Amino acid sequence: MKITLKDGSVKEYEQAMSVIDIAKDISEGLARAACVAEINGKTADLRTMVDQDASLNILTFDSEEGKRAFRHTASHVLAQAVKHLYPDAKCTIGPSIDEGFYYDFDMPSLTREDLDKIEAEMKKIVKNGDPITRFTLPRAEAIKFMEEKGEPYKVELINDLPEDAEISFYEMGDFTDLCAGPHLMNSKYIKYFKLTSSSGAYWRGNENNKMLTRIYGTAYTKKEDLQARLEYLENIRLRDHNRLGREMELFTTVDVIGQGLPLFMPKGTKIIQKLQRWIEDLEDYEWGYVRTKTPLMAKSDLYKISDHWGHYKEGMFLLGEDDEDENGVSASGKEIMALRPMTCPFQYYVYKATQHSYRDLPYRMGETSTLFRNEDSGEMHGLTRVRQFTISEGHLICTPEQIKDEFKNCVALAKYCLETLGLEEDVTYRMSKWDPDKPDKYLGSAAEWDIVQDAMREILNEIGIDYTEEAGEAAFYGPKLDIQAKNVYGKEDTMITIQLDMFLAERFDMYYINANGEKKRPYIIHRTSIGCYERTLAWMIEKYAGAFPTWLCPEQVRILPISDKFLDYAEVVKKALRKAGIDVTIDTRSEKIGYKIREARLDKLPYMLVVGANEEENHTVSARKRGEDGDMGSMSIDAFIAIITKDIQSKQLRP
RNA sequence: GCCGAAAUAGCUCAGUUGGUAGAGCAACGCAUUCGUAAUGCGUGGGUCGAGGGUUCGAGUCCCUUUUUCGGCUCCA
Repeated sequence: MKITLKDGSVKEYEQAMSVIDIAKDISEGLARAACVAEINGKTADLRTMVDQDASLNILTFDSEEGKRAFRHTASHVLAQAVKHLYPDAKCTIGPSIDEGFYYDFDMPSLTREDLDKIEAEMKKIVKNGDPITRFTLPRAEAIKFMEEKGEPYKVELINDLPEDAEISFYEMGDFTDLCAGPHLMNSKYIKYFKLTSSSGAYWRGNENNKMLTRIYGTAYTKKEDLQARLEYLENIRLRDHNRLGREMELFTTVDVIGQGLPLFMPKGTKIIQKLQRWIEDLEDYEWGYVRTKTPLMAKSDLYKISDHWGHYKEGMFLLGEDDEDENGVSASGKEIMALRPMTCPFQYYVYKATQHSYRDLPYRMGETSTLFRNEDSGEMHGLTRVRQFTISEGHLICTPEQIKDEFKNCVALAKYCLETLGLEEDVTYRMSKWDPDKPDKYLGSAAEWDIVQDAMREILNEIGIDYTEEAGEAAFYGPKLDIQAKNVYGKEDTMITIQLDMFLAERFDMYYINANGEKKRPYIIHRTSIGCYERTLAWMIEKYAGAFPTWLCPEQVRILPISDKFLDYAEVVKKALRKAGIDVTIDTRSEKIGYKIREARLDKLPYMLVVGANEEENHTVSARKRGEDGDMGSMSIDAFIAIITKDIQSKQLRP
């Protein structure tokens, strides 16, 4: 039998030799090979293979399958160690994840010291190096087997498997776990690992179930890889917007103001102001939007029409008593108000306030809109999950014929915004569909959802973007195109959303007059161009580690006088720059020039201007820009203004 | 909301078995007036997140609460 290895080399074995022995031979030879193989293009565990004529590709740990098997085995070692130290702990599930693994146990919560002890026990197990073997049992016997072992969660898992299924188990030393595999052939390869944290997690991800104890770990085949990972985790802390944004004095939070209510400090406010001015002008002058400004709150009646009252009441901040009767009147007689969680119905009434002919459509409304959402207390995070935020919100009222082009334009505008900020390379596109198993969470019928989802799919395919489809992520009134980004820790957030809505026009009785003079229902697109400013700022901080493109910097230039003697000339330079609309400051401290430059660089300023005797005499500045080799030499004030103005106007990403 | 961790000077952090609260940076003052990544000396600054309890005595132990962080769930 010939076996082709992944590196292309061919090994020959006697026909009688067992697959396990062959695999052992190969994996020992490769030293780091996982016991996962690809047979005729299909991934399989070596121990399950009987086809002696096939050509095998042994996957090394460099492959995704190999990594998964490796980390999955690490999670079994973790479970084995936990059972050694805490015999009463009940095992549940323990998959591999990106860069690591976790295992959920029904056991009391753990401290860092406990994790260290478990880690030590895992090291012992690895050193012992037990071989891992696989066996299967018929379902009924498998259940009995796990009952005898006192693992109720495993029994529950087996019960959910088909009745005729052969249930596979993996045994290593004194530990046997229900598992589909695949695994390594021996635990001895799990040399470099670290338990990173523990936390709570609901059994089967359902908040009504018991809270289990989850242990997270990371594992690598090479010591350098583990070290690199741990260093990486330490380094991204420095990019984390929640840390860097506070350090750079962009925003802060205050206990007595409350959770999810960040305060923007002057520098953060300046950045948001620049973003906002850009977006408003872009939408109005280049993309045909009209601007609205609508109330931040409304009577509950409004939300009853949109049915936010039915679908989203938990997420709203209510003003007044909330012991209202069926008329929305509280016991104290006060009318119930709510802070708005979205702008939709407000802009609909702007549309409805005048009559619209088909000639007026599409009617594109934009608003820089502050919204309030009562997120659960454990959800808040920095600037990415807050209770009050401001979004470049907008609604496009169109005829059915216009919907396709308008939707495409919305995507084009969003892409243009991302591109300008240098963020386009980091996003993924997700088509968010309804959940057909939970129709009561949504307006409309399955047939209607099929129509509108098909329409969106067609548009997306015509645009030609790569996207995934995900059920259960839609808005209650329609499907969404969500543009997703990951933060430095790999956690995903929606940055931009563009939604098709075929229900709310009906509920709000919106219409336009067609060419025959008849009233017709419009379609509505809900959309944002740059998303909410808080999240965008957070994303920019992490993307650029605080070194923003010049046009967004709250301080674009700092003038550094060589000594106090040149403060007057520094003022002259400053005035000239301010006249050109540039955000400029002077470092007036009587410090040495080296010190001032050091500080300006640490502050990640795009430009510095050193001024001393030479500059004052010749009416010049000695310019320096951010980055390696930043010395731009001496030039006239006007020459510098020309350079920075071009930088700002073209919105270039680096000075 | 749930599980866990944390909160000490403006910032980053130290503070032993409970016994008078510390460092670096920053700020301020004085001297220095300097040419491209840290000039020197000095001074001020903390109800140890808040409230309650145990104790002769609490930053330290216990309870409650607020906020922050890591997860879970949620995310129109």
